[in-house]
Amino acid sequence: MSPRGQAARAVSQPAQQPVRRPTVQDVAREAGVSPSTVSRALHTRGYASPAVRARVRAAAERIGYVTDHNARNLRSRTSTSIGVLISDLRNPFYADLAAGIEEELRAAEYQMVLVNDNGDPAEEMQAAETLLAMRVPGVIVTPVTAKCPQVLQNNGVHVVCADRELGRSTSDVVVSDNKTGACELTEHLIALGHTRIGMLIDETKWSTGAGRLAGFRAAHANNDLSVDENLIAYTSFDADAARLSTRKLLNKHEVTAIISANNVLAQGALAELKDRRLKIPRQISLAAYDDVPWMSLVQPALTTVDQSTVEMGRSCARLLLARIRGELPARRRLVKVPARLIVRGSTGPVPR
Amino acid sequence: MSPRGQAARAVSQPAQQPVRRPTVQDVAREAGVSPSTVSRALHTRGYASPAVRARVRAAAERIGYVTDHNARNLRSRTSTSIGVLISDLRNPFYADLAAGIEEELRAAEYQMVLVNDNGDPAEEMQAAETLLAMRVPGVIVTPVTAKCPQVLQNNGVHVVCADRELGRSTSDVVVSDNKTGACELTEHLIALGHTRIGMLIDETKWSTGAGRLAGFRAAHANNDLSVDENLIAYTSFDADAARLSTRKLLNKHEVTAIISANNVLAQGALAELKDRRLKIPRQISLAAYDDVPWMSLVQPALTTVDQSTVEMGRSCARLLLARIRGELPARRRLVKVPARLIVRGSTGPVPR
DNA sequence: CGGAAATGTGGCATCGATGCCACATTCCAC
DNA sequence: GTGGAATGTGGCATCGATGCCACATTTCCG
Repeated sequence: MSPRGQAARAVSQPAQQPVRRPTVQDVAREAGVSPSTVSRALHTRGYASPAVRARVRAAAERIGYVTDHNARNLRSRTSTSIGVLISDLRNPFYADLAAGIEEELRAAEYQMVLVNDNGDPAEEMQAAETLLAMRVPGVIVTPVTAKCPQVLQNNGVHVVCADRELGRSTSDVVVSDNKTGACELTEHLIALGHTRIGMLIDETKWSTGAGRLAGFRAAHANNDLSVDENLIAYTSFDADAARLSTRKLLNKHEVTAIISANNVLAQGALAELKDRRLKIPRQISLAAYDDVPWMSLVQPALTTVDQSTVEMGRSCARLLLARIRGELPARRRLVKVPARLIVRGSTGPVPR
Repeated sequence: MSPRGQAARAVSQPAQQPVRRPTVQDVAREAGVSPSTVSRALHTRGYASPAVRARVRAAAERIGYVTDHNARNLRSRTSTSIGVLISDLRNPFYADLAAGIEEELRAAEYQMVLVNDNGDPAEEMQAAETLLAMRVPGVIVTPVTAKCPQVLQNNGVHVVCADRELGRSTSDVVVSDNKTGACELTEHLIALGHTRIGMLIDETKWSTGAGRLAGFRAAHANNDLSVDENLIAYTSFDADAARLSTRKLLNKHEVTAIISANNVLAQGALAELKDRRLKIPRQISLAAYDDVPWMSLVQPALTTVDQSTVEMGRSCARLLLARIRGELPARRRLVKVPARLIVRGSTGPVPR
């Protein structure tokens, strides 16, 4: 980029001072060709001799030309902005997801428009409308309601759902292999002799929670154990609620191990265990689905399932871009990102 | 938003199937007025009778009209997309910053285009160029080099620097009150009797590190202590490096307390202390600037300075929007976000 | 060496919304 | 009842890049 307007201007140009930027016209004049040729030489593929191309490039560089995406998008009915609609950037899960998406988009010269919907259906729909207005060719969303992906698709926007599926969706989706991951995690505990394992889970309507719960059950089945339904604690997506649920599991149900279905619930569970000064893992084992950094910093470090969140984000972006480029067959694609069990110090043999 | 095209379409419309969206023309026809009137009725303020306005609104709603931002931006030479340029979304500091920014922007009906530059000058410049191409009216950046804000400003884009200042910048800036915060933190340790306090710091060229170091020195001066320069460990922005620096401080310099200048360095320091099985705070105290969630989950919880990162983000956004709206006087504004000392269990009296 | 095919470039209309101005009404005061 | 100000609406050009087609030039082959 060549610096235009050498002298640094005042902080605030008097409101909307022009700062006229060069256009293709200017470049054309500078290079002695027509605007059409400039356009082709700089962007569109083909149709320009190397000599002209070089000359145009040089001219553009010289006068500091930068393409106007608005004009380009309007005329060519395309855009390189991708909408990313997530619940909460402050949760490391979503942050990692967004980071992976952004990385991949940037590499492909796309931009990420990030919107937090705070898990609220109304805000989600509002965001969808904004993205529609921006004419983005695609959106990656961790959906709150099925309506959002639906509306986007009905308006010709490609959609990839991340982390979860809602009902009978027709969009592509990238999820963690929840069932397998949760099953491995549960079997790890069973192998240590645990038979009374509490499961903290916040929702089971979304595929995410349902998958993890299914894995929990499958592990029991695989080992000829029946699941005591009382040990499945349905709680809300909130550390404090998880703490209360943990308390109940400990008081009433004599669990020897606890699994939390995500990183937020794990905080609550851990807080309760620490509060009671229970020795982990000597007196009780704790494990979590969704490895986030703090889990390896606490003492003992938590046994977790790493769902490769960043890779999941990359995967969403790759899938969406392929869809936009029309490289994919029509039928919807479901990508399962493998989950990996990481055994750390928080799980141990069942106390006798 | 009224759902257009009721039936769910196939996942992938055959490449670029039209999906023609209604335009002002369509709304105009539907409402029996002219396109100009539609435009005024829906967006521009003034000049439309309540009756017409209502009629147009209804018509737009009925046919599912959504303004095309590209066309609007092109014509009116404005945009509601704001560029946000940060180093690393996976670091909770930046994630919180971005969350605060997004929240405030969304409330003002602006969108956030988020780009990670990985702390790399080249990527930062590339991102700046992209944002220029998008014709964003403003950018919030945690700058890597001074060139980036400079180039943006020269092209008429308003800039707010977040978290740090580089050299003689002419842009608005929002920073933590580093000096005061670090001073309070240091004085807290001094009050506990510590005189050999190690300071882990990764850079001092940016205002951030310089401010924190200044606070560290000020605290000593306020208490008539001289600073042993050997206790200032200049390390790189990396947990492992911080760990090595911590090791050196412990081996060679008999520190009784360690302050780390940010959340990343704190991880390294903590790892080293745990590895040596040092009792915190009985044998050594540890404290950090920049409170992030894991710091209250570890045992003992870390004494920190909370720099209100989310609020810092909000503040950046508010400042930028005010600038864009021309509500601010010309001279550059510097906002210092107060820092708050949070005493937890990791700091205690100096061992005798 | 002529004509067809290939290649490269320019002209012009266009994407969709809006700024600006002109003009048709309505309203009021004298 | 008439002039002139308000008020509300429509017409038209325009933002900047690009798609498409026409045409000029070169290349190639029989």
